[in-house]
Amino acid sequence: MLKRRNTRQRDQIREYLKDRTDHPTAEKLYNELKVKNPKISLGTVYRNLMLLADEGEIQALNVGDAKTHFDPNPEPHVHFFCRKCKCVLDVHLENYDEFNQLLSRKVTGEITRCTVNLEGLCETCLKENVINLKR
Amino acid sequence: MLKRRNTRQRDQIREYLKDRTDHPTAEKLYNELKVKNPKISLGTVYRNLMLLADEGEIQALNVGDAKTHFDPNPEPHVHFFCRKCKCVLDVHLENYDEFNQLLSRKVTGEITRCTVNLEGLCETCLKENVINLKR
DNA sequence: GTCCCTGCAAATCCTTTGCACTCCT
DNA sequence: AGGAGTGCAAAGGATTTGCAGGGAC
Repeated sequence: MLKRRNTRQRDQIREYLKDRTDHPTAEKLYNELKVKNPKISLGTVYRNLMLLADEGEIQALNVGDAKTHFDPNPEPHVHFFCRKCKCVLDVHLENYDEFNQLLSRKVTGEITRCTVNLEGLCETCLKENVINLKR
Repeated sequence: MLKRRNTRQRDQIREYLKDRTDHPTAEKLYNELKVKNPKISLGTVYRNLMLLADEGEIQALNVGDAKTHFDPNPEPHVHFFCRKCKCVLDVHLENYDEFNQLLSRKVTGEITRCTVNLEGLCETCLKENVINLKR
């Protein structure tokens, strides 16, 4: 069994991701971390984000663009991806568990994870589109 | 406006994907197509699959491995991805539309697409695991 | 004949990895 | 001291793209 150590880099990554709702990619986080710690490397950011995700402290998301996004909230919930501005939003569904159980009954096998992703235009981009149409 | 032409390659891709339930990747399809048509190129396969998906004739899936899988059935439905054997299975949920409408009410914005992915062990792999445990 | 589509190979993008060195414990 | 973790750069895998020639209409 592997014995984990605390490192400054890992703590910084935790700290920078904590309380965020913008679901940054590894690269975005890396660029931000570089400001405080110019020596930090992209490989380290990837390694730690994956490690934290594997241990269930955070979650890794595939929303539909090619990149992996990271969410400090490890609880399963729905995500919305905007086709235009590429933002990723949380959607909290009170009956998520119910839905999962409904699904489970349809599958012979073992479900470890259920991912629901919505795609479209976020409120902001939708408004902009309407404004552009009016012009 | 672009005027599409019918090509032998596009027709072969349609033909090879039709009626399949194994959700092949571009590369898998390419290897199969090469048998009949050794000159076909991977780029062409990618271009045509993406084109067919953009036009809504088929659908492109992100199931959780890094690759894009293709489904000849363009109708939205649930997919199950097996962690062990990497197979992708269809799950047909009769109340899928209901679920979608439930979700829509939670989102301010416009939903173009709703994707539900399950991940775990398929029936076959689950059985194998049990057998291995018994030994 | 036009110009969309192909084959080919190189390029690109995101992510992972090997290695020597660092620094927690 | 031991070995997990880091920085760096190179490798890797999937997908896209530029371009010259080919074929559908």
